[in-house]
Amino acid sequence: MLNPMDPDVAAKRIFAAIRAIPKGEVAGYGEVARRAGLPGRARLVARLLSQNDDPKLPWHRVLRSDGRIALPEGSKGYREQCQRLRAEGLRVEGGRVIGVRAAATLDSQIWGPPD
DNA sequence: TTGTTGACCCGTC
DNA sequence: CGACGGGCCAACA
Repeated sequence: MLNPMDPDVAAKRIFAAIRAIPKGEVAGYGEVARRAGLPGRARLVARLLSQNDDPKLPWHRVLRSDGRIALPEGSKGYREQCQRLRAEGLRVEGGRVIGVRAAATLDSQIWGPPD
């Protein structure tokens, strides 16, 4: 009964989850969905971002679960995302963010990254 | 109504 | 690393 949530509410929670990502950190689409109370709805997050128009939304902190930038390499959005991430002190190499890994699983959020 | 298409994810091999 | 299959789901043709 948690899952089939009203689209508006879902969108609201997803945007809130994205806004909650601290500056200089990143999160995966699936992770954002989980934090929004919508496990398994990564694609919904992606779709909302593609439609997003809010300039205050830190959309650039949202990456794929493997730490890569989701946008097609070379696209305008791709370049802007790289730029914004670097502006926050992150290292981006080959379309991938180095040094900060997006917690892909709940385990890694609880137990921390494997040493 | 069925078929495709995405800024996706994950387990398995 | 990569490929494959399955899940997820709103929008559109």
